[in-house]
Amino acid sequence: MMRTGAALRAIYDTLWEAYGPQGWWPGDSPTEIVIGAILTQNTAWSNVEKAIAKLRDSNAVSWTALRDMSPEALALLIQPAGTYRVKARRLKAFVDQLWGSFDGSLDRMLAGDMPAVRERLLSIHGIGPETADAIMLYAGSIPTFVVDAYTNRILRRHLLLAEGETYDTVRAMFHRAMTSDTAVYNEYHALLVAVGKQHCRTRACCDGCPLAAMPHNGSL
DNA sequence: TGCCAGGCCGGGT
DNA sequence: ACCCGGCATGGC
Repeated sequence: MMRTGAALRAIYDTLWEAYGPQGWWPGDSPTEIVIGAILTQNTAWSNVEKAIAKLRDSNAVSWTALRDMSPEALALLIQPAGTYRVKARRLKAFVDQLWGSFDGSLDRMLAGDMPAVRERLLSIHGIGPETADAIMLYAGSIPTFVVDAYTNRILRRHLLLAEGETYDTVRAMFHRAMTSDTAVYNEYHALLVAVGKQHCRTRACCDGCPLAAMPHNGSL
């Protein structure tokens, strides 16, 4: 019986062999990564791309531009991402905190001990555990594991997770299993999304799945 | 045609 | 402490 940590490391190795480096997060500046992290909440990435393109066209991918824009104007630009009024408020809440407490500097906001930075982000309205971890890892290169819907689905399917585990419990499993390494956490999350997108949406999810040879429950 | 996506919040038990 | 509805667009 393989221990959970060994199984998580085996999954990583298998996905790495199958897919190679993913080079996440898609987004070419920390600012854009933060924006994308909020816009992608419960939303297909293709829709987020459209919204970010509109922000780019309006020169709105900047902390000063976002600060100076009305929530209504911002909502209009990000409309393709869906739940746009909610997300406009959330982006505004982030920017308010950034300017109010950190002089508009993301580097300052993300400076300090990882748990302290995480609490800081979680205190912002609209930033939950996944968004906080994505911002820290992909915009701040802080080693924290990002758990998402695919992670839970895949781990449950491969019998490493019972139903109803909390976000922090799953995250802690990865922190125990893998050495604390930004590059590894980065790639692992991206690889889980890659395999999830390809194989967790159809009925015949085992067909060609790199993880098909590992212990799993086909009815999940 | 509906169902769902790289969540999170608020109100009700 | 859980459970559930709301948010909303574009793609299959």
